[in-house]
This record gives sequence, structure tokens and C-alpha cells, in this order.
Amino acid sequence: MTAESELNERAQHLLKVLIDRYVHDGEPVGSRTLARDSRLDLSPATVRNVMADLEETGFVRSPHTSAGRVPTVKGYRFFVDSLLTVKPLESVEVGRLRAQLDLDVNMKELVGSVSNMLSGLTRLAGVVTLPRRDHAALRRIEFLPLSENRVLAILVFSEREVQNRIIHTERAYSQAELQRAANYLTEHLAGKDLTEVRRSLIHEMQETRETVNRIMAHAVRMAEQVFSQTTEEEDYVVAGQTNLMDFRELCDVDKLRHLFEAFNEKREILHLLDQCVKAQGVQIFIGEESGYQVLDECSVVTAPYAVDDRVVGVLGVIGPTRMAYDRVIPIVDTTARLLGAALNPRD
Amino acid sequence: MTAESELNERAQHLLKVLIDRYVHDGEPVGSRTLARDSRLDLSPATVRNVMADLEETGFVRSPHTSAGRVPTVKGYRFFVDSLLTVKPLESVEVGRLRAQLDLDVNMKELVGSVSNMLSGLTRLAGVVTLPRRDHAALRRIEFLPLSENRVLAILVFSEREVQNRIIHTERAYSQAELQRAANYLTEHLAGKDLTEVRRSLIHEMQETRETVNRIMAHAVRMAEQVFSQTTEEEDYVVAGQTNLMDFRELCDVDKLRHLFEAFNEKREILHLLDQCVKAQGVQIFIGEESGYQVLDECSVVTAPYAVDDRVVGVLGVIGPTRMAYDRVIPIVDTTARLLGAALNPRD
DNA sequence: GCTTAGCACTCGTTGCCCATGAGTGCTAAT
DNA sequence: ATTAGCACTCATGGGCAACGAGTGCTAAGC
Repeated sequence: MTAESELNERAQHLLKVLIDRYVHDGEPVGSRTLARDSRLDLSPATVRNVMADLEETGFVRSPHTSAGRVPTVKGYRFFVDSLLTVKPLESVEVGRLRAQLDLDVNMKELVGSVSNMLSGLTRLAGVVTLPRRDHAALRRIEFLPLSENRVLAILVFSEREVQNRIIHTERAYSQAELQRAANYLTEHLAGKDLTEVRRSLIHEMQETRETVNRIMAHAVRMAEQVFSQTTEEEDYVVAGQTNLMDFRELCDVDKLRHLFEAFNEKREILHLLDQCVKAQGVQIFIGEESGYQVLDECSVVTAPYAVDDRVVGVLGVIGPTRMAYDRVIPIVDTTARLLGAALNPRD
Repeated sequence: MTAESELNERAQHLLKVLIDRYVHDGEPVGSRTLARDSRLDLSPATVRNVMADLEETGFVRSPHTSAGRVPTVKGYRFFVDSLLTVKPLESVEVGRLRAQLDLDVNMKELVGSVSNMLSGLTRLAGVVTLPRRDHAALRRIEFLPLSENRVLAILVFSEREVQNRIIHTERAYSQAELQRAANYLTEHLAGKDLTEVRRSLIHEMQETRETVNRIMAHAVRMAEQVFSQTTEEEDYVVAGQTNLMDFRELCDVDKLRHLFEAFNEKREILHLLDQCVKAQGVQIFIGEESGYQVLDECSVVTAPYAVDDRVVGVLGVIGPTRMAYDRVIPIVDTTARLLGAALNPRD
């Protein structure tokens, strides 16, 4: 039996009105208010009957006997799946977002300000993962001697993305040697992305090391060191945590602490966000659906963002289950698209 | 009249015991407990007399008629200035800190983990400003062609500090040209810090540009572009904000929100930290002394850290006025020294 | 003259009772 | 099927008394 068949039209409408109302002011909604709000010309008593059914079927519950009703997770779930009419973002807003994105030059700043935008627009906490660069094509590699036994490796991916890594060597290398090594590696690795580079190093280039070319063996060994360095582990940026303090239901210092610690800890939230990489659009976790206890009273709305049709990261917002899904969903959605667009190589 | 002359030995001792006690459990201290804790073999009544004096002179106050006494800002101030016996950090701890510092390679990570260490050791919020690099000596400059009209400039300051900047050129340069330009600039600029470099570019090297050497004029022009780029504005890293939620006196969601917003906003706190650059040691702001309303119920303990005897940044902790100054001060102090040491070029 | 025992007093905290009112479920009438 | 009516529930908040921690003051003691 599907939720739709469980509920007749009227019940669905009342559920929608109830959620709208509850989202708006956070108080359990009573039959009188609901009757008035619904514009259905029903008496409170009738509404009560409907509510009894909704409670029976688990879409709402009452905190105690003489309070109104509040939506359950199941209620919200049905709401977002079937009842929701998202309000597309005003094009003025879209323009403003796009303008903001153009300002930032480096990755960290860009991601930070996207996170800020999300939290500012939704008045919730915004999260944005740093884009995975596993599939950015390497364009060039260069070595610079730093000291006796340290060499700076410079990886050029694109005009706006250059990474530095420091490696240790057993002996000093002359500038000329390093130059040749760099040229050799660039020649063999350019155009490949990081995973391909690693594969290359493990397979084909081992030959170099073992047989053919003595000198270039050094180059390969250095490259191994360069590319074994964890390509900066996964990470995300949060913004607007303090927005969450405005919500009555989270206004308990203990809950807040756990939540904030989870934000700092990052592990759990990263894990959750990771799951959203696969999804190809907005994804919503309501309350316990996320599977993480700290998020029991929160909902998470996420969307992956892509460069060249390849998902490289996830962004979203975290807030109380009682959030304005109809506003939040399009915001998350379009922000993801815009970020993707901003990251696309455009020159 | 100095505070010392206002208070006899016994009164001072009682104030110290009172503060120790209050810092420990956050409850107003009554005459009975104080008499017991003081080990002075005094009756509560006597203690009460002393307390009346201390209240008169403004070192303590009572929240209401029938509560014990709590220290005032003036009380704390006298305590840290005259009564305090700091407990030097265990050398085990020092070793642990030093070890931790060795692990981090890049600046951002380093500063982050120092902030973490501060907050972990003190159970307060830790703050560390990013070091100003205005006076880091440039060791070498290198150019790499990126595209038609973009060149990557690499500034090597030390083994762990390398900066990338992208500049735009009117025409394409060959690798050889860039090489020569880089060599020329390195030769003339190595050993100078950023401010000196800028001065050089404005004065002496203008000659090059105008007269002597056509080709090297390009180099100077590029250098101008490189060094005019803002050396990333001031910033700091916070850690352990959530620690502040453990304190009864801050456990009000509203206060917390203001505090956390100040942390995010950064402006005010940066401003405060800036003042500490001049001081040459641990500096303490108790309660309203800081002059910022958000910090009214907080104390800030800071110390500047230096590279080559030159102050480049500030670190510290922020917590409730009721903090264990005797523990916190040495922690902040030695952490600052260790950070300085870790940043010192050591090869 | 400093110390201290004694005592009346203050005042925040806790628990209890009760009135209030919002909201319910059920029943019977429409 | 809807609704008016009614008894019932229960969170909330005010009022009130008991309690206890702590005080200031006074008068006695060393």
C-alpha cells in the first residue's frame, strides 16, 4: 500500500497545510488553526478526525495529549516526495550568485564563499566539499632544488590550478638533472589525470626503472614520491553554523555541542556527503534517515556538483527537520549547478 | 594607593584561595569553605570580615545577599599581576608539542594544529593568526610559462614556504627568456624580505628599466606584478570553540551565538590580536578590559610569536574570565615560543 | 584590638497546589 | 459524512511555604 493510496486528497492537503504551518512557526498545529488555514471550510472536529487517521498511519504525531500535531519523519518524507511544489529561485538571485562566484580566484576561497551563500540564503548551515581533483588532467611537472636533499615539485593542471609538493631525495641533484627529469615526466604523464598517472607509474614506467634508462630511473622514483602524497584528503567547508542557534528545537546547549563537534570532527558528515556523490541530483535526508545520531533532529539537503559531466564534489545545507524544503531544495540545486559552471575550464 | 597597600598579606592570600576555588568549580565561594580551604585556621566569621573589606575595595562581589563571593575583574587583575604562581609546563608536554609541530609541512596546517593544541591543552578556544610574511627573506624566484600570456611565478622563501602567483604578460616568453629573468631577479633580490623587495623595485631597479638592460627591463616589470599582489590579508584560525559550551557562565545560547558570530566575523578579534603584536610577551585581557562587548564575560590570553626575533603573529586562547590563568599562561607562552622555533629556518 | 560564637535576616531554590487554556477524543445529532 | 457539544488531558505559570546556604552585626573572649 503506497502512501498515496493511504491518504485521500483531503488528508494530503491537510498534511501539506499542517507542514507549511509547522515549518513556519514551530508550534504544534491544532485543529482549529488547521481548519482555518486549510481554506476547506471544515469544522475543527472534522479536521480532528482526519488528524486521527494521519496519526494512525504515522504521518503526524502529537507531543502530548492536549497539543496540536507535528509532522513525523514519514510525514515530511511524503511531503517532499509527493506534495512539494518547489519555488524556483528568482533570477535576480541567480544573477547575484553567479556574480559572486566570478570574484573568487582560488579554490579555497571559492568553496568558502559558496558555503557562505548557501547558509546566507537558507539561514541554515551550509557545507561544500572541496572538489576532488583526481580527474584533472596534469599538464606539466617541474622540479626545483630547494636544498641538499629536498626538491620542490610543481604540478600544473590548468591556468588556475597549480600544486606544490616537497619531496626528499637521497642526494643533491643539479638543476640540469632535475630539468631533464621534469621534461621526461612531463612528456610521459601530461594529459593523464592523477589516477592514470599513478597507474602509469606502477605499470609501464617500472620498466624504465629496471632496465632502459639509468638516469630516468631517478625521475620515476621522484615521481613516485610526488604522486604518493595524498592528494589532500577529503575535506569540506562549513558556514553559518550559528544560524542553527535560532531554532527552538536545537536551542539546547548539549545538542548544539554535539552538532558542532560533528561539524569539526568532519568524519561522519563527510561520510554522509560521500554517499551523495553517486546521486545525480538533490538528495534529502530527513531526521534519522541519515543514520547518524547527531543528525537525528536535522535534515540534510545535498546536491553533487560536476565539472565536465564528472561529479567532483557535493554541497548542501544542514538544518532542523523543520525547514522550508520548498525554498531550500531549489537553492541547493541551482547553487550546485552554478558552482559546477564556475569550475569548468572556460578559457 | 596601590592594590598591594590596600590589602594585607592575609587578605591577599584569601583572595588567591577564593579565586583558585572559584576557578575550579564556578560557584560563589562562601566563608565556611574559604576558611577551610585557606588552611589559615580562621573562623568563617573572620573570613567574612575580610570578605567585607575585599568587597568594599572592589576585588570581589556577591551575586546576591546570601551567596558567597566571586572575583571581580579588578580581583582577577590583581591576582594575575601579583598573586599568580605559574606552573611551568611539564617537559613531557613540551616534547609532545614540539613533536606535533614537526609533522606539519605547510603553513595552514601548522597554524591549524597549533590552534588545536592550544584548545586541547587549555580546554578553551584557541586562536592563531597566520604569520605575516612581510619580513621573510626571499630566497629565490622562478618563472614558468603557463600559456600565451600567463606566467607562473614561484617564490621560494624557505624549505617549507613556497608561494605561487600568476601574472599576465603582454606577449609570450620563451622558457629561456624566463629563466634568465628569474636568474636576474634572484640575483638582485635574494636575501631581501618582501618590503625590501618592493623598495628595491621602486628605487634602484628602475634604472635597469630605463637605461642599461633592455631585456632585463621585462624581468623588472614582471617582478612588479608579482610583488604588487596583496600578500593575503590578515587572518586567523580558531579551534575548540565548542569547549566554551562547557562553561555554565557562557551556557546561554544567546551569548554563545554572539561569541561564535564574533569568531566568524573575525574583524573584532583580529583587531584585538593586532594590539598584541607590539607586546613582547604574554598579554591578558580580563572581561571588559578587551573593550569588546562580546568578550565582556571572557578573558583573552595572548602571546606574540617571532621568527628571527621579529614578531610575525599572535596566538592565544579565549575563554570565560573564570579560567585557570596559572595553567593557561605558560601554555600560551611556550606554545608561542615553540611555534616561533618551528618557523625559524633551521637548515 | 583582633577573633569568634551566636543569631537574625536575606534570598535563591525546590516542591507543591491550583487555575488556566489549548487541544483532544468520543458521542450523538444533523 | 459532518459537526456541535462535552468531558478529559496536560503543559504552563503563578503563588506559597519550607529549606538552606550564606550573610552582617553584635557581643563576648583572648
